[in-house]
Amino acid sequence: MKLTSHEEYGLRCLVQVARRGEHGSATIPEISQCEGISTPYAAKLLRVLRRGGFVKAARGKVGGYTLALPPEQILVGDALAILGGRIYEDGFCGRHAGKKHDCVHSADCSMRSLWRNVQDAVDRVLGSITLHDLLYPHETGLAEHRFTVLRTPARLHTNS
Amino acid sequence: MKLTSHEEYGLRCLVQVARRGEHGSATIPEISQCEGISTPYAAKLLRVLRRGGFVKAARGKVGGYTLALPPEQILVGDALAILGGRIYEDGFCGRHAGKKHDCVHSADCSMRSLWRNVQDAVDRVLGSITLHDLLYPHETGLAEHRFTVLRTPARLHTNS
DNA sequence: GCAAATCTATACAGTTTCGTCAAGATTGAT
DNA sequence: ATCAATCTTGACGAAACTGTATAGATTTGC
Repeated sequence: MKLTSHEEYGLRCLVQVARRGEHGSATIPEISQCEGISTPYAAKLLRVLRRGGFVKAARGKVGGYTLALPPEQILVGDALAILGGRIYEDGFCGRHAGKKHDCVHSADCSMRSLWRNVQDAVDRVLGSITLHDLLYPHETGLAEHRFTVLRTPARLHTNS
Repeated sequence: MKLTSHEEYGLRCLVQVARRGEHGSATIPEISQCEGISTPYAAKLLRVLRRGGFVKAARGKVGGYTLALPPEQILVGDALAILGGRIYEDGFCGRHAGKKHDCVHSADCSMRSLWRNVQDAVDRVLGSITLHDLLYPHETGLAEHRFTVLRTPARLHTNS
């Protein structure tokens, strides 16, 4: 279970837009230079973020990218889902049935429960962190010990 | 953030060894047929599990695979780490520095805190589930709502 | 209108992962 | 000894992912 490059660098590009675009807009050359990646690569990642509704683009001589929402309203988990997908999502079982038509464990699948619980744990973390938290980790406590106490979710996935 | 095929099918093979090898040993043809994957693929995954110390192999006419430990002593998280790596591990920052020699965020990196917190959340789930839990989900509560209450960890990673 | 700066889009090669193949090594039964 | 069943290993092609290249479209300012 590793992070994809899209997730890591895509999120970094989003942070750069938030930082550098606070009073204006951030351009692809600026962002790519700040993160040490090529301009076409930054452009590709920003396109994904734009189509996901996280940034807005302006063309032309004074163009660039700005956030589509205030950083407090952008959940890191939402951006990551666009950039790299989710661990457990609809159709999961159909993609792991081997060569058989139906998943071998379909009737009573402990795997499914496992992955859903993992996904829930990740969601509890990533669903509580906003882009603002990444920008100002010391104010929000991200750098210290934010997740020592997790709220009890209303309902956890079961096997049904 | 998706599961790799090694993680999904590798863990399934481990479950098959536990199930079918309870009173004897499980062979590659048996395992591959049960999971609907090819025998060479099952063999490759079982090799990874063997080198990770989770199963033992016996050659010869009555050979096959058995668990190297009782299922209660095999943590699902340990097997998955061998099969597919971890989200956050040593050297993480060096692999995401773009073209620059040092990571741009090295001094005070909110990304690092983020990924470590995600990894911790996953570890709390996967570090509390054993192979026995996957085999008997109803006895152990995996199928219902095992993770509604998470213990508070002794210490969470900080940025230092 | 024109040029410069910007974003947009598709196509391309390099690398990694996925899954298979084929040949070899070991063991037990006859 | 021989055979059959088993695991072991390295190599291989196909698919997906990474990152780049190239050409095009849009806007601003002169």
